[in-house]
Amino acid sequence: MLSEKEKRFNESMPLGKLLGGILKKYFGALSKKMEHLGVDRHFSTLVAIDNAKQKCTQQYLSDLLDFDKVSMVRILDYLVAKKMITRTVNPQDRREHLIQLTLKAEKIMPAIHHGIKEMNLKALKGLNKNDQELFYSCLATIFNNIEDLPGNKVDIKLKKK
Amino acid sequence: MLSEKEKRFNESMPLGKLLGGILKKYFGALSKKMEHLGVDRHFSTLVAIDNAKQKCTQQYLSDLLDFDKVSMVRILDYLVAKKMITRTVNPQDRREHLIQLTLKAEKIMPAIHHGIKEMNLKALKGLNKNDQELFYSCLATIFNNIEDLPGNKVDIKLKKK
DNA sequence: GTTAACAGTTTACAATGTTAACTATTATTT
DNA sequence: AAATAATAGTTAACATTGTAAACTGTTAAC
Repeated sequence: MLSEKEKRFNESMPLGKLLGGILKKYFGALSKKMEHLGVDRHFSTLVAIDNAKQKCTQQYLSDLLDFDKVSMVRILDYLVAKKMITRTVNPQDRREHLIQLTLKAEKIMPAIHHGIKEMNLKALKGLNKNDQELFYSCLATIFNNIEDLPGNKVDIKLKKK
Repeated sequence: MLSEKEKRFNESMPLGKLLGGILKKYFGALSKKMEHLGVDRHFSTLVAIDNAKQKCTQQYLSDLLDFDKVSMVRILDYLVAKKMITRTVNPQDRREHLIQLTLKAEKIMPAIHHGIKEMNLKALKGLNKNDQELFYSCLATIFNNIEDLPGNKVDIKLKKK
């Protein structure tokens, strides 16, 4: 027989706790794994730029990656300094900056994707194909359910080195 | 026909991106919703203390919540200042501090749980009971798969006000 | 043509992880 | 029993990054 407290806990906590725990470990381990590529924890920004379906402005990236624009500027400054991206003014709209990967970055993209894929394999171990598909579709549903909540931007902060 | 780039992306990114996006919105919206309770973003620390099955030391909490011990000290300092918890030296082992909720905190726990439950309902809308159960069991599997990776502590940082 | 909106930048500040040094207490070794 | 090691927690200095506000330059709207 569960106490009132336990019932409360079981009804309310697991989602946030599990998601949080997974994400912390997931990004922490990935950052560590990709240390040698020299892009700090910003590999996912490179992936987003690499995969941009439309013109890749800073606005687009900060929306996609859920960073505020000030942080986005800093992250892109960092990636420019690392010679991983270029920032060029869009001639069609001179307010915008277009972000592109450099050749140097292009060269490490396969390693980044490989690292992510490997981590996903490890994370999903023991789940059969059906489970995995349902899991992803649940995630997508939840993502949409939550998307337009009046939430705030959040930063996932990782150990530096 | 997918390009090489698109194939790479589809194989590697969705897990991290979906998890990250969900978590940011989820905690952001919850923090906002609980602003009026006056515990900043640290409601989940209160839940952990409330639900502790064993003696609740700072070590126990920082392991459970994945905060490093320095941050844990700061968070508990904050909660003590807010008169939400008490810190007492454990007479059995005078190195340890036992953390307990105050009456003031006990009073707001139902509201906190209600807020979390409401958010979960919103997040899981459209998923039937079976899907939800499978989803939770997938999360638990992933959590275990990832748990002992050599990852780093991560902070979920939220907008202040 | 004037005003408003937008993209991006800069600055100052606040929150929090990291590292290292520290205190007090308990456990272990010899 | 005394010396040493390990543990729990604290403090201080520093780095990263979100927030807010003020700013520039450019484009859109009226």
